[in-house]
Amino acid sequence: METHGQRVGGGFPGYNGPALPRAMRSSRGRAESARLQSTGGAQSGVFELLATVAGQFLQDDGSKKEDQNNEVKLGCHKPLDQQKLILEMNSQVPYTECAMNYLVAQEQQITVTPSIASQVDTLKESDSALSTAKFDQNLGTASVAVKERMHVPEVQGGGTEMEQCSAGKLPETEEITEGMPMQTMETVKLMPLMSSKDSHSFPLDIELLPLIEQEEKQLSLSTESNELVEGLLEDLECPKALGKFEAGTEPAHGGDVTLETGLFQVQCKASASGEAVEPAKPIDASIIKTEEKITVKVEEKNPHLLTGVTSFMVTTSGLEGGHNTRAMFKRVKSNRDAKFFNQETIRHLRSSPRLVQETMTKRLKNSFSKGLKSRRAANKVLKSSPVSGRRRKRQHVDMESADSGSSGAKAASVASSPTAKGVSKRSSKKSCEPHVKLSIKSFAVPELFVDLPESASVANLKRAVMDAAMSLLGGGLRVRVLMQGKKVPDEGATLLQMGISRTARPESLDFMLEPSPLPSSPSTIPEDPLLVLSHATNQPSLRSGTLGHTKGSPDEHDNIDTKEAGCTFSVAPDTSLKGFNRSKNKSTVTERIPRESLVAGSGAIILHPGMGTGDDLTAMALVPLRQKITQALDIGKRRVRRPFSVTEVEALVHSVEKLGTGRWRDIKLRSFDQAKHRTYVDLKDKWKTLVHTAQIAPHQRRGETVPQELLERVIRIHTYWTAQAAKQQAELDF
DNA sequence: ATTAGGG
DNA sequence: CCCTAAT
Repeated sequence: METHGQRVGGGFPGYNGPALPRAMRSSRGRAESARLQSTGGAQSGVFELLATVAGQFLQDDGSKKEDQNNEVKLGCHKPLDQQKLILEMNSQVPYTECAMNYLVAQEQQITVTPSIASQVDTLKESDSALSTAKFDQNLGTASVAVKERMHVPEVQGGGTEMEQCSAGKLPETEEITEGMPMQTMETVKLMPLMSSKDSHSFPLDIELLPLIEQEEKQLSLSTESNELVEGLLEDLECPKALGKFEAGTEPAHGGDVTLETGLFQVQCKASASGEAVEPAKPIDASIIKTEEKITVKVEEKNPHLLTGVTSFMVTTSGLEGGHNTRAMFKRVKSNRDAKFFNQETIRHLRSSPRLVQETMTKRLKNSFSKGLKSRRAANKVLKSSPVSGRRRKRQHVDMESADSGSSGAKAASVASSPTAKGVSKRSSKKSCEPHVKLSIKSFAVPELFVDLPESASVANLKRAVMDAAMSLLGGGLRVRVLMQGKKVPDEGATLLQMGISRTARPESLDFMLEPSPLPSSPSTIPEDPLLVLSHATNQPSLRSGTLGHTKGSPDEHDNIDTKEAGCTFSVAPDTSLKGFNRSKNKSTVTERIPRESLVAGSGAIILHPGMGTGDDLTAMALVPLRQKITQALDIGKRRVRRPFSVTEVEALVHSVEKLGTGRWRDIKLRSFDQAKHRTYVDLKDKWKTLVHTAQIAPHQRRGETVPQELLERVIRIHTYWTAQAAKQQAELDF
């Protein structure tokens, strides 16, 4: 392994051999790092800048590059109309990242006009290609589309420019990059770029639905009450379907509701005109006319796919002497058989319609004040119906019911943290201490702003919301606990003291996700009681959530302090928890997950999918995480797939050509230093697949087709370095 | 933290 | 892409 520096010329056409000797493991990072350093540390950011520049070239009317302090604008031009959108991003997520999604999806020309635009006009046209390349580097898959539309000459020299740039050889850009505040903002906002007089903003109901595996899930709803269905549909935001029911004078009978799931499926309805802007999906809900009993039956067409979807809002009008009550029902967990909202629940609701209504109203109002609401945010906890034995792992117990007797019995912790197993044993034996069990089906989404011209399509809107949401998530979140809609005064109070265990009604308790404060102010924020629950614990688990009921006599409620109280949060489990149980080695996961976005400091907690005892246990436990939220979010979750763009492949090929295989880390630094989502392992893997791709028949290739020319190059390079490695091996053997 | 491979 | 073993 100490063999290096051999000349590798003539390996392939036009290649003169690597300029750098194979770095020894010991010297890793020196040579290149040094070079990078020499550029004055401004290196990081070059890409961003270039992205910017690239944008300049794209701009139709490069006339508008007014500075907007700390504001990054992304303009999106569509051939036909003036579909311009400005994406103001203030998040820790590199704006390019955010922009990427948007752009990629839009598949259209992009324009990036950063605040420092005025400083960027130094690049000349000749740099356009380079810029493009850079841009691509940052935007990943967006590149292709961009490039194509731009008609920009291909990057020549196989990415040499990129390397140079990476090495900090673009003086013009260095200074500019400095101090660019692009990686630390907080809000996402979409607003019309062009002064659109006509683009009035109107309230929109936007709902973010947690999606499962990109697949399309379906829910079949049936109810005995037309009103219920009506409400359901309404809440499911299926305008068309709703209208359908409204129109009918006589009891409607049947209809379909298709819920799309995926990462986030945004469904919306313009409330201004009351007209649906998005065609409703076909509905497959049938209204079963029975008695006046309000029973909602929820069946799943694809049980195994729908484990996660769980709550609906049901409007029950006409009940209780004219009361128009709105209540939320939580779907009983099992997904096998048809679910019924037990009569008990219904009765309960009926008995306290006012309460429900009140709560709902408050929530809605609150949401509206923020400009956008997430209906699913508000949730109710229902008493778990006597579900048949087995998998009641995740039963949700109504808090009220808790004090009405059967507390101890059901006390069986629902914990699900990695170590829950061991602990559960302990707890099961003794602790009879009343536990507070909550079911958080969803969190209220922090404020998001989405403004766009009327000309924008619904797809655009969805995209925008998506971006806003993602950006927000990337910026880090923290949990806020609200009681009666108000922030809990003393976060150190115990659940008992707060009355969360008995007195409080489920609906009086709210959880909300809010943007994380600046990473710099860790201790500034008082910790939420819940956060405290599992603080000072980096050790995976043992303390988080439900565990830790070490002691405890039924009446020893005093012990329910922030430290010991076992609190389980059953978060709507994602159907596909495929990856969840994998991360046994958290450190590994951590290591491998590049900090695409740093997150706020202490206090930040996240919901962590716990590992159950192997059953359908999918509850999540609160776990402290003072590092990266993304990391947290990623735990156990597979990273989003991000296909390599041709440009990226080019860059990779070029680097491998020069450095050979086996030096992925250097390759990463060389050509993907700014692509935070590409780890050296990714590059290595990509090369592997590239080689494979190049060896199979063209018709067997999938995805974005890599130019044959490139693939041939891959083969040559691969062959070359393989031989080279063999030689070395031979030398050693000798 | 990296590298190399299998899955 | 993920997961691991071995460096």
